[in-house]
Amino acid sequence: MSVSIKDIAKRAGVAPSTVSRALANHPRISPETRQLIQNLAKELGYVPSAVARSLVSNRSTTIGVAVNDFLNPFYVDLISNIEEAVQGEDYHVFVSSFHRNRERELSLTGAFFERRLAGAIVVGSLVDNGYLSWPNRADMPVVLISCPAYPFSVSVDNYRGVSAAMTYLIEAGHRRIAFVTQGHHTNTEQQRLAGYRASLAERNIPPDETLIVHGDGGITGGIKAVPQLLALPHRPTAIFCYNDMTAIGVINGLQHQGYKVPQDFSVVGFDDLGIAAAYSPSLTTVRQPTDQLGQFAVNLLYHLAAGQTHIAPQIIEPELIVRQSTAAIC
Amino acid sequence: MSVSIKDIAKRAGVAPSTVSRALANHPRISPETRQLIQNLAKELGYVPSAVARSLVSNRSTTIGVAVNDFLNPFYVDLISNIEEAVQGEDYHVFVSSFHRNRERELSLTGAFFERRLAGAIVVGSLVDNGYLSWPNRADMPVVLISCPAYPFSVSVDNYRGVSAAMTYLIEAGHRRIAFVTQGHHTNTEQQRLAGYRASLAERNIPPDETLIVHGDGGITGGIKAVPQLLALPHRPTAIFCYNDMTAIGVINGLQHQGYKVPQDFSVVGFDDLGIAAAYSPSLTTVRQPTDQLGQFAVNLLYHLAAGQTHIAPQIIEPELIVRQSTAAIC
DNA sequence: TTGTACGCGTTATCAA
DNA sequence: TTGATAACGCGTACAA
Repeated sequence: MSVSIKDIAKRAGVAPSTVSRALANHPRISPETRQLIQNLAKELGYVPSAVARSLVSNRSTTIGVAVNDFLNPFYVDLISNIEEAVQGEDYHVFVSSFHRNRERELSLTGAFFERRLAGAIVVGSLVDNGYLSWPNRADMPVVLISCPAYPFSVSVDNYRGVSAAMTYLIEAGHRRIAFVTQGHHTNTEQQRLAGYRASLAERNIPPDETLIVHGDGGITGGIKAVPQLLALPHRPTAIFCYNDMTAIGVINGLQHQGYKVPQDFSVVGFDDLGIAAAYSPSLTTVRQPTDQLGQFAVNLLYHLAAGQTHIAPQIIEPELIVRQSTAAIC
Repeated sequence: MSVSIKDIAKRAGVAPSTVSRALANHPRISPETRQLIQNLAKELGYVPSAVARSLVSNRSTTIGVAVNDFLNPFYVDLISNIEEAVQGEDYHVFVSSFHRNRERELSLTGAFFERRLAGAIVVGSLVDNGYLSWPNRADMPVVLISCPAYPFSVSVDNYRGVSAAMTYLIEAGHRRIAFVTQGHHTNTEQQRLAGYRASLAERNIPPDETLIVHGDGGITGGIKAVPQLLALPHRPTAIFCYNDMTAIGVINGLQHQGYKVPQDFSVVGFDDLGIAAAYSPSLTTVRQPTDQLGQFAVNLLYHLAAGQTHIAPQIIEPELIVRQSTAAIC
């Protein structure tokens, strides 16, 4: 049992409430007793109990972040940006992963609520609108990132992001464009695939389902996609990847086989992670502004915690960044 | 204010304590009232308050993990393994990062203690033995990973890991072996550098400080190290990298310049992340068993929480995994 | 089998 | 300026 306000009170010969005020720098307290008590607190190594404080005030200074998966650097980037957005507001951010599992996501956000956290931010939710039918969802605000159907959410316009990249590739002369997926049937993946298919249709390019191969959202999936693409009777000239890590895997696989990017194949990523600019060749990619996503999500949470209800989903426009992993067809 | 045990009691016309017992599946309760109350609880969407429970029982079911940095996949791997080790013990793991900042590490573990968590696991601590002089450290066990000087810690023997890799390279005929660092002067980096230098000395290979170049612990740092190494008057034939991500960057930089690995340069990593086996070429690396590290750290925490004090730092032996990124000198 | 009473550490209100 | 008291939600010892 650690040092409490009562222990200090006894040592100082005052009432517990006096100690509380002295430590809170309350105005109505004499300078001497304040000094005495603050010294005593330091001496005894007193650390206030956020548990007790939470119970009486019915408020928490902890924001819970539930993340689909720690292995996706995009999510990890987002976490850092959420932490930065919260910095200085004397809130703390606690993160946990639900490992791409809907049950575990519910168990995790349930754990957040049991602990009466100030709110939850879920990145890559599988529950999605399911949160709307939570028994007492009014009690803890839940904000989603990358789930545009949910009313309290912040997302990137995946459809338009993919369209921008596809338009660019098609105008550069590419007609056979492969798509390496993430392999999980998320909301986000569906939107990106929809953008891919629509872009081809708009330009009257006949779709070819063999050009859609499955990755795993990581470098490994990209590497493994390469032999599949090379084995096709009609090879693609450009490869659109679900995200940057997949693109890095694809480029590595191609380079290892002796092919050159972008001379032999154009490769496009999604996210614009820090590595995208540094990689050789640097990646053409669709930028998702994780700083804005994080900042907006935190703001949304604050607004909800303050009782606002008329809030519309926020959609952020992604931006195509053209670098050296793509080239025009000669 | 969410639904409490009292709300249920009023609705059911019983005392709060009866509700408490009914929900805890206490033996001394009539089946009818139990059913009545459990139904009512579900209907009202009752979720017990871990805050109140924590306060009265003076126990917590939350383990805090403070991690140096989310960008290092090795740490992230570790987090997953800690989570797995805790699974089923009805504890929850909350993670937060201190961004390579000693002050923020102290603030974070302080926040853990304020919230009276069951214990803390710090990965890549910068405070290290500083925890021994915490005012009331007896109240919350703190376990460190990768800080072998601290009594309650689990680490890999970095020195021997590097030695194994160096011995292998030297026996394969390499004499000019570069070292790409992480760039932060951590305990771990010092040990690995010491192993590097000692291995050269043992074989009477004259050290050359120009072969030690700085990375950043990530892919980017590896890529940037390549031009520095290629610019040397006496180029290395092998490149030892602080970790796998650095090695991936180095290989990418070399491949992009038209060099082949391992024909032109041998490259060794450290960690044995999942990517190491999948990358092209697959990485020769020093394996750190994150599953064991996580499991042991959690066990250590349990032992400390149970009051044990006679505990020695645990050192795990790393293992050299030879794959295709290294070759003998002809 | 159920109800009453109390305590956990803190803050807020009211009285002194 | 300080002290006493109640309250937050839950668990438990004891009484009924």
